[in-house]
Amino acid sequence: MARDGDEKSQSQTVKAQLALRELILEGALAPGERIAELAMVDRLGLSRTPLRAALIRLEQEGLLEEIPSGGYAVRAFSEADIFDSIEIRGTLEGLAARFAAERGVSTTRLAELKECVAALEEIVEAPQMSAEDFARYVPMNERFHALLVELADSAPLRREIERATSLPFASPSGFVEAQAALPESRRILLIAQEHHRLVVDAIQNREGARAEAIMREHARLAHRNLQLALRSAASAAKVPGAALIRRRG
Amino acid sequence: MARDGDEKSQSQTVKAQLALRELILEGALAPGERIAELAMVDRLGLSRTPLRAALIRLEQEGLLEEIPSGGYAVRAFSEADIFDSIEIRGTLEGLAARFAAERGVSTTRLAELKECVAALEEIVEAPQMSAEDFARYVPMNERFHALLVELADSAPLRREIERATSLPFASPSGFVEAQAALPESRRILLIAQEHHRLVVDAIQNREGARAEAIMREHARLAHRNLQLALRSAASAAKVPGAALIRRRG
DNA sequence: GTTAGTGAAATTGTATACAACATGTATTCG
DNA sequence: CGAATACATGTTGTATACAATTTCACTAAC
Repeated sequence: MARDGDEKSQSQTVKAQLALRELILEGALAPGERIAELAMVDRLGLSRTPLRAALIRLEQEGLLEEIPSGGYAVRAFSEADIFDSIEIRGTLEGLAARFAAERGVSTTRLAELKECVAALEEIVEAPQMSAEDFARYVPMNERFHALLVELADSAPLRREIERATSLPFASPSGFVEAQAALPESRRILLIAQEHHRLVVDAIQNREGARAEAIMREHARLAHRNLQLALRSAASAAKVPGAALIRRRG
Repeated sequence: MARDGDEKSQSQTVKAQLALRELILEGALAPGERIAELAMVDRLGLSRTPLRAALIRLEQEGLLEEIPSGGYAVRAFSEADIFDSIEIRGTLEGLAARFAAERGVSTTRLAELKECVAALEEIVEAPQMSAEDFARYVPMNERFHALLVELADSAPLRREIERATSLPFASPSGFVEAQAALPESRRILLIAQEHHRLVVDAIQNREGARAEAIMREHARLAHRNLQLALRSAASAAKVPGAALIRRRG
């Protein structure tokens, strides 16, 4: 997902991890079902050792669960799980915004964030957003969130947020794709952009509590998207990892 | 740490993980230095495969870092890292308390929590606390925090908090041992106990914001303990994982 | 004296063989 | 006909062998 670059010459373990994650998110593996190592080895064309390393990492990441009798299975997520994961992300991003505001940020890094907001503004202000506009929006939105985490200047917090956003539907852009299919999409994006602007303002003015509250509310837009997307089969299909969501859990 | 039980007949991987963690926390391995697998294999009496599985898990846990050229090294933590880790824990426990308050808890589970608070009260109200009192306090305090997380009734949040508290100095009882050596210890414990009582009250009255604020402030007691403990060599030695802390980072 | 280069040793990444365990099926006994 | 047991099969956990890479020391040249 958007993390390419070194396409070749990476270790077998990383290859296995990326390939497995993709298989899981696209729903090629049924939740709850054991992942047979030998079958997967044949499928991915590597040996058991790097595959097992990938399984361990994906379990820690939260995508897999250990089977008591041994081995791993794809984890299933209830709507409540996803709701809470979004709330956790918002809470941690709120903490990052508060840290940035309270501790102060250099003008150069704040300028970077402002540039990012300006770029988002330029995309969002179009009266009608095309599919390409959304394609430009997603990476820029991710950049905004990544910059915010950098501004907090906290290695432990960066780690936690990385982990919390590794679940695709908990990530800042998790529902943007699905959102594009919704009639409310434009309105939601405009509100999100307002949040982007306000949190920069709050950080600049060193208003920690305000910055925190804004980022929390910002994440809650994803709650709304979650509900809207899951109630329409067409947009639910566009949610990455939709196959892992079990209704009524 | 406090998680014994199946002493024998556990898998080699778990054995390796526990043994390695202990070695790291007691400072037997210098931070930044590569952990040679073959040497460790000899030391622990198992083969490389389960050892490597343990290394991967401990890296995900945050105790180790990957060396770019391969292998793992013990991670070093600055005082700022620990401060932030405590703040993260407080933020997540605050979220748990808010969830519990907002969503409501069954009277039986609330009663459990109240029992726990009563047991802590009984320990703390002694005019002079002995070493045995501290020994009774620590597990009961951990039980309080564990119950609180259960009351939130959120698997994702439980996972995040488990992870955030896996670093020993970020855990709720991380500094209690060191605290015992401090003259301020009793006063701090009384304040902590006030927090315990208040958060139960807030949860019972479904005051989410209040419950959250109290748990945040509760964790900040650890900030004070951190500063006090690190400034006195005697108590710093009692902080688990003290060897991983690098002054001036 | 310092630096670049070369070689050997050590170390990790990967593959595979083996053993222990779990699982599922077929058969036999009640 | 049903249930329990034994056996065969498949799967994971572990050990180890091998290959590729890194690291370190030693030497030589500037």
